[in-house]
Amino acid sequence: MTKFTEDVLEIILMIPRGKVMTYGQIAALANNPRAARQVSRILHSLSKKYKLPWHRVINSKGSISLTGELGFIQSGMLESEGIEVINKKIDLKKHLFKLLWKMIRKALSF
DNA sequence: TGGATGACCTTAA
DNA sequence: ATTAAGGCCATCC
Repeated sequence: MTKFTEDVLEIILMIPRGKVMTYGQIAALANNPRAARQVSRILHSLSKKYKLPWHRVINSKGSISLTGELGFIQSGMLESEGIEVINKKIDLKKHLFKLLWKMIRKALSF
């Protein structure tokens, strides 16, 4: 497990109910701006094991990247948290987890 | 047009 | 056979 993976896990776990983050943001916070893809990989492969709030991670376009049934499930989970999901789209203006980056850096100590 | 982004795909242990 | 890490390029603003 690398520092990067650990950080990604930590960050995802920090996302509060009713908020969402994007792959790119998470990757950037983990000091790896080009690793958005890895974030997605981590999500689909470690969600169950680490009980991650995977449904709170979406793409930067503000929509759900998942296709088919899984995507539908994610929509439902987000809506149950009070997030408006209009046709697989989410209003980032309202729900993006714009938290204090300093706070995260402090938590991750870098 | 150009820059950012990505529930992947391949390689390594 | 499994599980983890990382990257480059087609796609979408």
